[in-house]
Amino acid sequence: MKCVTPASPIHERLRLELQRRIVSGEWAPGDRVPSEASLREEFGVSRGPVRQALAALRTAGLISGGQGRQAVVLDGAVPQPFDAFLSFTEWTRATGRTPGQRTVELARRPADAIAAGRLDCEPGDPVVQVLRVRTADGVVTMLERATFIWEAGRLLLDQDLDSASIFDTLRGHGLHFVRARHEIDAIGADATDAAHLGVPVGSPLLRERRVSYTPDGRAVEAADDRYLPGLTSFLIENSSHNPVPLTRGAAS
Amino acid sequence: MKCVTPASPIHERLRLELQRRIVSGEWAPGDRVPSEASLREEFGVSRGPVRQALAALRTAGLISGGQGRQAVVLDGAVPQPFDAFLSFTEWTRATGRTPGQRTVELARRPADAIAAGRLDCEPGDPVVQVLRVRTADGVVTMLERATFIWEAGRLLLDQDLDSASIFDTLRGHGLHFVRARHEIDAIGADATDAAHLGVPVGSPLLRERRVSYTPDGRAVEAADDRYLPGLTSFLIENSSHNPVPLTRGAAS
DNA sequence: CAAGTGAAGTTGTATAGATAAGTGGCGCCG
DNA sequence: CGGCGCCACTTATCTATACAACTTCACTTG
Repeated sequence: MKCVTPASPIHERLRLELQRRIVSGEWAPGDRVPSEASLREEFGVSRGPVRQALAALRTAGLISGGQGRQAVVLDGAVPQPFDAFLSFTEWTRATGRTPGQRTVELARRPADAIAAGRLDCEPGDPVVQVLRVRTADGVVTMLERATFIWEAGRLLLDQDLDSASIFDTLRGHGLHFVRARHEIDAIGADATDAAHLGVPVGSPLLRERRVSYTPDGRAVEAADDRYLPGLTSFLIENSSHNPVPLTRGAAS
Repeated sequence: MKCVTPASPIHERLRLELQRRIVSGEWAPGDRVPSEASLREEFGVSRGPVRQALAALRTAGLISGGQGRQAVVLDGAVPQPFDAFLSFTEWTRATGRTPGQRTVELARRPADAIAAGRLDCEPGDPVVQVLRVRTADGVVTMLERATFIWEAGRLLLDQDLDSASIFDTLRGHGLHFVRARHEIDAIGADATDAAHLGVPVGSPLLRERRVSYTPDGRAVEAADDRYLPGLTSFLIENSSHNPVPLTRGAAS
């Protein structure tokens, strides 16, 4: 009899098991994580996968560690899966709330220079733009401006975007995302933001601009999401040992 | 004859060499990275270090890759060292600008409940608070509110903060930071922000709240930095393959 | 000419063993 | 009783090998 997820490699299953023990409280913050040798023996695997699993937990900020120093459980935030960063729907569900949406606009139009640059296509190429108000538990949270290349966007034109998740739709057509680049800054609300988010023009919004890529490196979606302040924030763990691809730069 | 940095392990030196080839343009975006076997032969090392170096470049967003698919150079942003995220001075210099500062306030006072919670100490414990306006090439960029536990803050009381970097000072006393937690959101300027940044009350600011930790896990600095919009943004690379400790959550 | 096949190349994963380097604790000695 | 040094334990790094899974491309075949 086969397991339900026979494809997942050993180190991944190991990481999930250890993560479960941490978030379930079985291993409390401050406890010492068993040594690599113990884990090797307990799970009957080689040292490689054990180290991979521990390294993943360390970059996630769940445990500490260092040469000669046994790892200790930290009181970090629970890590979110990659999908939770691409899809408002996934994120809202992952945090135990109910996502909602109201589509303001869904249009096919030629790409302007900015969108073309971000999506790595030619200005004038057809793209699909979506403007949606997103809610969590009925509370207006964010205004989403998303631009898709034609190959992906055309799949959305005949969809009821008020009831389906865009990412579920694209996934159903075999379009997966494996990489994304996020740029976060603050901006004053413009007339459109103000009208749909119910705030005065110029009031502060948290902006996340994102470009999502498929496995073969093509940019498929460029988003400009604007969050109402006080409801949402971004959390990043950082360490000299396991650097994360985080950059503070000049605004573009 | 010994190399200047004989301590750095092979995979690290390998990563730096490959990174140099990428940022120098020797390998242009779109080029295919040599296969692991080629690199193994060229540098005369085993496959392990090669894979570690490539993995580091992948999490930094410099190259792509996947099972069976040869890696390709991406047009990513140059990664910043860990220190550039703790010190405005380091960051400004790393981006080729000249840092400046004007200290508004430097005071010892008892910790309030919020600071105590973030620094993991008792309310009423003495802490040192610094309020500084930071400039880059003479342009007002950010208002920095930093709170230090007494052990670190007392080292700053007799310093001329307008000329020295706080982190250089602390480093000189053996206080190193190896881990930090950043929370990023947007907020309207309060009266203090408005006065020192030269904007109206309520205008949008990008806020970064940060707690920095020493190797033994003690919180030493809690900062609340507020950036003028349009000058600064945060960039994060994200992939399903190499997840980063990034969380989108409810604002605290 | 299009579609399917298969081989070669490449990356992902796992195992085993060896050495280096750092931590922590224990006991010895002053 | 305090300080110092030694030693067991743990983690970091590197090597070598093997197999699995995937991509790509040339080639065959209908």
